[in-house]
Amino acid sequence: MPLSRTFQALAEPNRQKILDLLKAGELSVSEILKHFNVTMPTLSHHLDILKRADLISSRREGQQIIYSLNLSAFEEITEQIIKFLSLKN
Amino acid sequence: MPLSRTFQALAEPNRQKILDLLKAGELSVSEILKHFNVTMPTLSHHLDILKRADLISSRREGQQIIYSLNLSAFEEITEQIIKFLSLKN
DNA sequence: TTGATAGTTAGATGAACATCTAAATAATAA
DNA sequence: TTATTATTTAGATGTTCATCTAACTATCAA
Repeated sequence: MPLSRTFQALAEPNRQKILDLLKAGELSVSEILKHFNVTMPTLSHHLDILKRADLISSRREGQQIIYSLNLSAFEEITEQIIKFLSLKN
Repeated sequence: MPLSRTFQALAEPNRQKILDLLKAGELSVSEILKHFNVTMPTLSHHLDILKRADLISSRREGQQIIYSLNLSAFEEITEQIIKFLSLKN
């Protein structure tokens, strides 16, 4: 997973907010949607980008799809970013 | 300085490489240019974006303009990113 | 099955972005 | 003052991106 895709995923304010929401616990799309002023397709698109960046994951539960932080990947990504930002080599 | 601007600046591979080069020490535009396959105006544009994100700074030295990492801002930004990525509140 | 609910996918549109060439600015050298 | 060198700014172009509406898919309930 290239670092640029991670940064790009993190660069959009709505997506930052999605991550913040999911830090508190998993949520369905409709539940997430309540916190935004975009249509569901737009939200779905943002979720897709976060998923492709491996930051979140999803599972179906009946009619709903539940999104949650991808915790293990999150740690790895944090490591990678810290390493990139560090001045030493 | 919004976090989104930082992430956006970091999202472009050429800009990541510029930062990596500058970690080793300050460089003029022409020196930086040697490491890339873009024209000077394009490089100038990337430098501008990094500068607006407060990641680097520049000073004139004769005919040349010397770019360097903005170390203090760099630390602050690293802090901010780590805080954003942290799960606790 | 048929209808309702929850989401995604497709296609269109305007804005932002990376890139280029050409022109402008700034500093030095002749 | 006139070239030359170093860099930025302006303007154009193709691509990526965020957003929308409309259409599709999947699950559940009647």
